[in-house]
Amino acid sequence: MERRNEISIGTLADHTGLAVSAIRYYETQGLVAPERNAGGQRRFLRSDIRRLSFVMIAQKFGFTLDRIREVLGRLPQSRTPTARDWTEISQDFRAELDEQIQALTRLRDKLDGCIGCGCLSLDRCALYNPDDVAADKGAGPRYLMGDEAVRPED
Amino acid sequence: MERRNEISIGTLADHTGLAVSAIRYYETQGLVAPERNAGGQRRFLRSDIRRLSFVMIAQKFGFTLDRIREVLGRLPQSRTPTARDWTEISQDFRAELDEQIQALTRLRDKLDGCIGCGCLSLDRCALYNPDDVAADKGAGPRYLMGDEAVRPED
DNA sequence: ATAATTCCTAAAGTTAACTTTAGCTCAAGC
DNA sequence: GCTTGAGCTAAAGTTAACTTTAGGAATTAT
Repeated sequence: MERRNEISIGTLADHTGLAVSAIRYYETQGLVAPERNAGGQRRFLRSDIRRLSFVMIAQKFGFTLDRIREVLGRLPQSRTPTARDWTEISQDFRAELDEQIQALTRLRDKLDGCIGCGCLSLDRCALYNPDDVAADKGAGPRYLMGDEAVRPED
Repeated sequence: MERRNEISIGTLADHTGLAVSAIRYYETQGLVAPERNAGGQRRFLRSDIRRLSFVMIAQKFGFTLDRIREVLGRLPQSRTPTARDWTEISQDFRAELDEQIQALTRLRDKLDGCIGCGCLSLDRCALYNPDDVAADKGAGPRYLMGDEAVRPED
């Protein structure tokens, strides 16, 4: 087996640790765009190994596939991405990560003054404010507490 | 309308900002356990307002309902939880949060040395190690990259 | 040349955390 | 005392991120 630049979905799966079905799914989500050979089978580029590795890492940080697709969109389409290209998008990525960590940290600090004191008083509750932490991963609307206070004796 | 200790699901919804359907769902998940009146309608305690507020805050931090149920299990069942009870479980909670933040921070630092440099070399990649960040929220097994290296020219 | 792999598509299933719908029953107001 | 607003249950629908299944077709190995 020589080292061609075109690899099959199975080979890509072996190299990334992803399931074949997951790679097909990623294609439907626009995260990779393989060509097809005469027989209709997918042919990926070796550089897709790195591309999917990036996807996996980004997921590990909690990014959604939609968001990852956006970030990958910043890579040049006309040529195979270079190490420098990857460095650049990784930096944007890192900036978002830093924000996320900070938001989580701010929220934790609020916890100390709010649940931490046992009051859970929603009037003056710092947690009432539905700010930060875009961790809106579930479906449907998500409030954080209403506008009525819990009295101390509750 | 006097201030009874038993409240309806609608009142609880108003006080917490949750949808009535969400509260019913939380009951199926064992997060609240209301009694029933003669007509079969749910009767909650006022202290359930705080209980569900806690659930909402915990969710904002990314905890799953399963995990939250476990944490709530540490509250005394024999009596209405006091402010002190809430403080105590909030502290355990905060400890877990601190860990989460640290895991995320460690992962971010590894990113600098790995994707950051554009290498994405899986042999020596710090991100290869499937440690930390139990952000395993999806279904099915989730690896982080296989055991084959991406050559620099890829 | 044939058997064993690998790949393909389309559709349905899975989990979490809910919402929506349908068809009824209770409770509250006038 | 009846209308209307709450509540109830059971079942089906929703989103994300995949997996599983079914039934073929293309490759690869022997």
